[in-house]
Amino acid sequence: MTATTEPARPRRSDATRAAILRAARDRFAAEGYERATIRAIAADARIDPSMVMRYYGNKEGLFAAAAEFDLRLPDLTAVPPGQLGEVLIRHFLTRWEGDETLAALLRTASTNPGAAERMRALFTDQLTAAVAAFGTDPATTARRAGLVASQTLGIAFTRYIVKLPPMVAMAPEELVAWVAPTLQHYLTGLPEK
Amino acid sequence: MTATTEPARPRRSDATRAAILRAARDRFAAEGYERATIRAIAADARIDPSMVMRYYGNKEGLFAAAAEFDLRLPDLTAVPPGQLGEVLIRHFLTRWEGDETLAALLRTASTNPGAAERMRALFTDQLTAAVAAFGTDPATTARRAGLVASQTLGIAFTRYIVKLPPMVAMAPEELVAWVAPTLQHYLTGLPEK
DNA sequence: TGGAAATGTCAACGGGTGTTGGCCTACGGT
DNA sequence: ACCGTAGGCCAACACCCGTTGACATTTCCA
Repeated sequence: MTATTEPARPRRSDATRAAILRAARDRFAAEGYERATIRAIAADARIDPSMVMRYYGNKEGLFAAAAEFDLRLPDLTAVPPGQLGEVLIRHFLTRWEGDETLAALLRTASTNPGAAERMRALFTDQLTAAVAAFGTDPATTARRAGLVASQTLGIAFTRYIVKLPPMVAMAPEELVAWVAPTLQHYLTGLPEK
Repeated sequence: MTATTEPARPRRSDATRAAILRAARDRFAAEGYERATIRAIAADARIDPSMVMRYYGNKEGLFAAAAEFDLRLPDLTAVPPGQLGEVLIRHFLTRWEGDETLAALLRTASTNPGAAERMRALFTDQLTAAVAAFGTDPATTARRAGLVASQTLGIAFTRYIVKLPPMVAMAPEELVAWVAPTLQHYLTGLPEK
């Protein structure tokens, strides 16, 4: 036993672990939880399926490791209040363009209860915390965070999963221009009527 | 042969067909395409799995029949231009509260290419047509329709699939009050900058 | 009333899945 | 130089799936 928190002495199998994880993310993102088979993932990683079990226990464990995701929200208190929407949508777009983990999570959350729970936690905890940080009425923060989630996840769903042609075609900056006012409204506005 | 377009002389098996379809919609909506097994659907409908094959060919055929869905968009030209957003979001909410077909389609579109294609057609054709009907600049209609789809599908996804607590908790009218301006902006507004 | 067509049941098939345990190999500390 | 052990492969098990074809039953027209 080295220390209570291991200083990550590199194991010889770390390369294999990483290969498995990369292949798993690819497959989960492209095909969803049920269609992505352990056998296919193992083949992509050029190892035996039993290795996956050894290192990640079972398929759920593998997914849990592969779908680790952090929104990495910036500190919103440092942003001019009038630019919150723009900063947020731009952050989201750059955050998950080129990282397919979100796609994997999204695809799987549709059918897998565990992934849905994780998705809920992601947005409930991280987003709500970020929204609460710049002090609107605490009674409305949860709802504001939910609305922001609905618009951003809707964009992710239509752009990366369903691939609605106009949503795929739009340049990130155009998307920002359209969506920023929406998020701004959800964050700092009041409902109509 | 009766006529080229059959006047729907009721067959004795129509009850069975309907039972299968109802069970299929329930299962597809609750579990998605891959987890919903023909065996389980047949058990729900209290018939033999082979009946499903006889009446719908195969699993894809069954899904195609069960996921028949129409947005039933109202004629937007008859709506005061300032209330377009409100009318639209209210229509969507009432349209699919209590009809789980959309949930089935949504869950399945995440993993099944055919369902994704159907989803694309649904919003590309029907929504775009409705948006085009009241004549904004034709060059932007597709994008406007896409943005409306992103917000409405985002609401459906967070409220009915992932079940984000704040999105589930909100009353329909509160949702309308928040989202109507967003859709209004996408339909008749201009992008910032 | 006869018999063809429609409706339904039963048992099985071929294939793919997650998962397991045994065995071989090659590294690395002593 | 040795040998424990971590890393890796192979074959198999048990299960569940979609799908099929043969057979029983009911319906209904001529």
